[in-house]
Amino acid sequence: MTSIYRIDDTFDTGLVWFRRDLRDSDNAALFYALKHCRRVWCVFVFDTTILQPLIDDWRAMHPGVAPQDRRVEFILTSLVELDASLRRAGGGLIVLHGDPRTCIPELAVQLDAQAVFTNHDYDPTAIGRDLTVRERLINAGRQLLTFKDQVVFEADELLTGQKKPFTVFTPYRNAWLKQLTLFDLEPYPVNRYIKHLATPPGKLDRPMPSLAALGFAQSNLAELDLPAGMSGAQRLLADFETRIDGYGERRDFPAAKGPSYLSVHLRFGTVSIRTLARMAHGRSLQPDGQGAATWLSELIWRDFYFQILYHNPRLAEGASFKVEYDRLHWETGREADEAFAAWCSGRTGYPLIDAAMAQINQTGYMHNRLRMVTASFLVKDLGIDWRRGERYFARLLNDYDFSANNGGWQWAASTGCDAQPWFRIFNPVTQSEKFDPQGRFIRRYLPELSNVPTKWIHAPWLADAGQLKEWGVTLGKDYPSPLINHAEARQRTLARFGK
DNA sequence: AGAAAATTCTT
DNA sequence: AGAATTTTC
Repeated sequence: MTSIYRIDDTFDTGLVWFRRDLRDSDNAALFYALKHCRRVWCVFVFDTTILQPLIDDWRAMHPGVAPQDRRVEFILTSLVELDASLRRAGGGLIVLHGDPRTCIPELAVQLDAQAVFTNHDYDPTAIGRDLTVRERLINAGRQLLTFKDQVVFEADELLTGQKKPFTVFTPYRNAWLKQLTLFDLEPYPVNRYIKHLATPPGKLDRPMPSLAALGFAQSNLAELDLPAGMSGAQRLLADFETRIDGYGERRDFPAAKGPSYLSVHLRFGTVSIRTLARMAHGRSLQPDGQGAATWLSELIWRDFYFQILYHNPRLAEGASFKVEYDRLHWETGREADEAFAAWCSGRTGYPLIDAAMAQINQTGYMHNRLRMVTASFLVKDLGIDWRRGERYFARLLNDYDFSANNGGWQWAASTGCDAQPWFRIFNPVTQSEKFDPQGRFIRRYLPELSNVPTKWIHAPWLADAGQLKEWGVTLGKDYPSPLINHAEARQRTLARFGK
């Protein structure tokens, strides 16, 4: 992943290709393009090779319903704002719909751009795509210049004393903090050369494609109070800054407003990692900086999983980090398929699990504590291959990123680096009592249980059936009976892993 | 004149 | 932080 830190050439015309960096401030590729080119154009491509599988997947699961994807809408809304902002600065965004492997080289030729500037994308399929684009640009006598932008430290920038990649988080975090300087978090001063922006030439200056033109119908994103774009990120950031001191105490309770809710913005680059890490690092050094330090650690986890994937590309092929666990026998067959379907749709009979699945299904977001609890339940209570859960989350999470999602699932499944040991199995009832003690989160997503007293809400099957009826619940009718017995499931898992 | 220290620059 | 440049003695 060679970054071009020093560009000797200057170019007449450059093209900035936006992907997961949908902002015009503190953007490495945009900065370097403006600095080294007399004239700079900007482009975003709605990638049909990404969108079509989303559409096909949706159709397979929801026959007869027009495809929806909150992320496509989030991107579209963010692009409208990016385009407007670029226009105010004398530029604008060319938006294409096609396969970037062909679109980008063609556009570079059409505009006679000598160089295309873009930021590194570490996603396994993106790496292949970028190789192809690079090759085709070179064949057309042009260059692809790529930069570090999404992370603070790239995979080859932080190694152990033995020059090996880190596989354990804590030493990685220590090395990360030791290596960090304020300069690493300085924003790229895009405005310094902003005059080099050029308005898209007439025939390319077309209106933004509609959601329908991309093949999608409106989702419920607009109802979700999830502001998109750079302004949305700033709004969430400003709000989180008032709460960050309490992050350490509040972050594990899904009913509380503890998290930043910025993950989706970090995913699409509507705010830079430097802005967030600079704030967190600065605050972590102040009195009461514990919350900020804890949140900074979460940002470091993100760098950590990016470098794990980079050094272990077989993860992209579905391999377990620890190869010995690829010999595990997961539950398969009709019963397992039904259990998986119950997990997906939140019908396991374990209220915290079902509320968490309702949250992801309804909003595309799931609280991080619950990502661990639901993953553990799928793998260690239902005995189902973690890859099925990984794929389900990939379809739904607004902030979906391969490396973090894979890292999280393998952590929960005990197959990953620095993972939960296999014999540690979350008890879904204990987790519920611990992290949703009042049952507030459960009641928010499972209104059918709203009248069940707190004492019974974590495990309603333990309550007397007559009493349950008074609270409006008949198990198996208003709310499912538990899909499995946790104690028995636990024994099966110990046997599965212990072999 | 020349080494060391201080300052600037990187984005 | 580390490199490059300027200032100091």
